[in-house]
Amino acid sequence: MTKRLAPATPTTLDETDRALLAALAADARQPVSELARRVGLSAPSTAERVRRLEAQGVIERFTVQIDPRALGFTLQAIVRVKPLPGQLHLVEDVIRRIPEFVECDKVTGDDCFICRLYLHSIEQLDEILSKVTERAETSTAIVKSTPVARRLPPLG
Amino acid sequence: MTKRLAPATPTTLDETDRALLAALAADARQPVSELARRVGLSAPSTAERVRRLEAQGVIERFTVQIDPRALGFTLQAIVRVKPLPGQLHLVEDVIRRIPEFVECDKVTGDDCFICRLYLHSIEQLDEILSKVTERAETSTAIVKSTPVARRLPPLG
DNA sequence: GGTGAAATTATTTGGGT
DNA sequence: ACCCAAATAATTTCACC
Repeated sequence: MTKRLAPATPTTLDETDRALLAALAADARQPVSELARRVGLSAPSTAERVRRLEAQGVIERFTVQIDPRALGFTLQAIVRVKPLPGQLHLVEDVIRRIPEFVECDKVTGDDCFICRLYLHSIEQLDEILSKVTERAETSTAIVKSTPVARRLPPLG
Repeated sequence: MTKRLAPATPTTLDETDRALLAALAADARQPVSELARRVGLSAPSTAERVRRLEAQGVIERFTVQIDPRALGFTLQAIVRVKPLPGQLHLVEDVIRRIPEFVECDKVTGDDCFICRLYLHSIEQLDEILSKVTERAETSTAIVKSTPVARRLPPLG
């Protein structure tokens, strides 16, 4: 069941919208009154902007960022996956079904998929990859640090 | 006023906490009363749990997920970066300073960094990478689709 | 887009299981 | 640790300008 229903409307965002998005990205729970103060509008106008951004699909959802370590995931790996001939769709399905793959992109080039894997321990790596290696060649890199954690792109 | 001081306390999360996190990840704006109903607790207890999860650093922050296409980023690339001898720290700084790099991990193996790049157009690729290629070899893959968009790992 | 009152919602408190 | 219920306080929503 894939979501992504809003077709990413080609919208024109003004400076106020961008300021709103930046403020919400930093703290999505701040009161509308404070958001309003930050962007220099009244609270109702601000609330309506936020609703519009949601309806347009600019804001995909309100969510929480969770520390994976708190869930016991002490390791992360980036895995490049190159399916064997004829195994492309199957490999994609396998990856989708393994919840420890928290992210996967299909890309151009020799490696078909680039995925992010959360692990409780290094032993789990083989355990999980074994479900993939029957159908693909993999190349794994262990994350040592994260110089840039998921951040907003420039809004300007 | 920055927050994010909690060092990812090694905490024990019970089933209720996990259910809360899942519900909040899906919709961080639902009223405490509804959260409470979902996890089978009273509203005050639920509110306190959420506060505790925040204080512990399990919840890093409340945020919004923004559709990059709405910001005009119609293209994504995964870039592997292998700094030239002696350029490692400088390359890391350069990447950090280019806001279109929305994510970057330092990993084991031949390629030192694996990064995600948001682009307005394919022309922007060279424009941005030129700031890196003076100091590193790069290998770029364009994202064609995203079989798994950022999701929660298993909470069990 | 602004204003101000009504309706929801969250928070706090006290007492109890 | 949690529940309940009530009081307080805050926020969002809904008229209308």
